[in-house]
Amino acid sequence: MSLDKVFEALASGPRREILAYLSSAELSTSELAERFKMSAPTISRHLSVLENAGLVTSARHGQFVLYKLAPDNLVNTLAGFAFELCPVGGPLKRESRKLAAQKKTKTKTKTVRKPG
Amino acid sequence: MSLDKVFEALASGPRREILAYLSSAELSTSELAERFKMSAPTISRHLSVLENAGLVTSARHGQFVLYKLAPDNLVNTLAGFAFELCPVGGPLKRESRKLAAQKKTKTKTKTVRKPG
DNA sequence: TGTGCAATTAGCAAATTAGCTAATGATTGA
DNA sequence: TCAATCATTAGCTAATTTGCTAATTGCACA
Repeated sequence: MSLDKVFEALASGPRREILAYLSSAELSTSELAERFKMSAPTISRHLSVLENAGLVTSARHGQFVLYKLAPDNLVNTLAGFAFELCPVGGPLKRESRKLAAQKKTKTKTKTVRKPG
Repeated sequence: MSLDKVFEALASGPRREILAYLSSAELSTSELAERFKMSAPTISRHLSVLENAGLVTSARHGQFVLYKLAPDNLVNTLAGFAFELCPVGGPLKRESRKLAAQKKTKTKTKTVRKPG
């Protein structure tokens, strides 16, 4: 459920593709392996990364382990992240504009310059 | 602007931290390097990854290069991705429920079994 | 025009990741 | 219980990433 794990999980193309498959149906490891041209162990590893990040859940049904999307975690995490960076209403927070204004002050005596 | 580049860029903790800094002010490479305990070249590389993904933009001001967030690209990409996986109203699309129902059919003659 | 600082590029070592095959659980059904 | 099948773990190699320092490029200004 950590941001780190979620973004690490989403950084892989095959893993995002797995999520896409799981968005329309619950599937087992081997069913996913068929759809990809990858070995079952490889898929299994990807699934464990996704599960560890809280993006999918699994349930054993007899011989099979069915994986399905955990859509709430996905959406909440991404939305939370985006909101932290850009709270509604635009790119910059109020405070930031103040900071941006401050940057315009120049020092003359120091040799070290600052941008602005 | 590709999904691949965006998620690769977001996969790094330091890069997400850079985005957080840029969400409240435009900053130069060296200003960012101060805030992190990292060398300027390292920050510069992170910034180029972020810029290449379309998440930040840069503008040279004299000696300095100021970086700032490209919030639209960030939000649109994440929202688009999330929406593709979970269109409004719940985890599964209509079609998916049909598929899930289909899975319940069993074959008797084949030795290969299917989950469900 | 030459010196100094900001930024980037080049080149390197350590760590991580992604794929594979082989081996080891887990579960069903004869 | 044995054989078959699904899933996962172990162990390996190739490729990528991340940090660094050193070298190079771009600008400002004395």
